[in-house]
Amino acid sequence: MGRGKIVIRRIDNSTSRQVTFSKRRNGLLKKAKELSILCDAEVGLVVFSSTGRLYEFSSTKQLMGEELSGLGVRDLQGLENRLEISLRNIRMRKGSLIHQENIELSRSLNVMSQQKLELYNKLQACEQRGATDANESSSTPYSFRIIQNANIPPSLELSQSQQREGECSKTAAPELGRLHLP
Amino acid sequence: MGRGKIVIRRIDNSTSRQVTFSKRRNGLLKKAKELSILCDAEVGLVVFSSTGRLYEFSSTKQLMGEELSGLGVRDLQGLENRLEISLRNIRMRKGSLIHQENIELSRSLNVMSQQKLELYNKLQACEQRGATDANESSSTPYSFRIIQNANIPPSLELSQSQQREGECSKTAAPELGRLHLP
DNA sequence: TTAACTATTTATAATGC
DNA sequence: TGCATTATAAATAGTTA
Repeated sequence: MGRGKIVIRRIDNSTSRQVTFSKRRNGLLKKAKELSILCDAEVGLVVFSSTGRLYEFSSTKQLMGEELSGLGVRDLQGLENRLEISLRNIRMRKGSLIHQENIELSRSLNVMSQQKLELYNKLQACEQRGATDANESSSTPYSFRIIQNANIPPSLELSQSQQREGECSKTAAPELGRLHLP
Repeated sequence: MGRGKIVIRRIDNSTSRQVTFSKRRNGLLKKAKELSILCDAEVGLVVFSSTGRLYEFSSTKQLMGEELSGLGVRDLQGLENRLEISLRNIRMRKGSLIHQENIELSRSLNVMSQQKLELYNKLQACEQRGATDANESSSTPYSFRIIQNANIPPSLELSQSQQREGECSKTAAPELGRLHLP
């Protein structure tokens, strides 16, 4: 398919490998799409470059719960869902801002927790000392749960959450910055 | 690519659609494979025929060394892992969970702030009462603001962040749990 | 049907800019 | 470091066995 014939084996030259990747990737994506259209088939294609960049295609057909042989339907639905999300992830390029934000929020939370702990301990100690009314002040009524510390989902490397129109993920975050303690 | 040119639209004739499906599917699979080999890329391809039959290709590579002779079966790992990530994203329904996570983290922070403030106030009050050492304990160096008084986040169920090998996302969280006050 | 067979179109390797 | 061009390989639409 080109000036010369080639054998199918890893291309050693990094540059031309990159070039070929780009060309063939596009070709593959195109053909995947054509297949899905021409033949009314569900096609999901995912390609990771060796540098980790993700490219994908997914046919997204709305099978309105019609007569598709039962067996396939569920799977198809599953595939669809998956591919759809992947698609979204693609749209958001790497290095999600939101992701970053998440990390920092997590850190803030940890810091806060620590501080709270210390305050709490101090309070305890203080109440201990001035063991005045053993009753009232110790009943700090808070009960809160943090199920799991938001640690960074590595997966995000491929997803950059899309702030859907209008929604701004930053509304809250900037303020949080102030929470960082000296 | 054939006797005649065609437009890319669903082939009406069921028979020829089937035939075309078969041909192109094979071509696509072949190309997917070639791409993965030539360019050292991870490629995952899934095709469902309209009758629900599944065909797929997945590159097998990477992770360990690179002397993969032929198609190392085990190295499906890399791709699998990545796809799994996508899968996870899918499981968290539409809309970026991460974004959601962010929002909830923010709320948590606010709640924490609130609680910290109150703890701090109590501490102050306590120290006031047992005005023993007016010096040391009152200098709680934290400065924080309460942006918004939100209520406790339902459950902060974060995206099932996949702990990458070893890394345990729970390390910090358990500590937080201990902060739960009676 | 299912499988070959071309005549063409399409993809792309090598090259050029 | 990329885009555009071109000669050629490869895929395949329509056809025939």
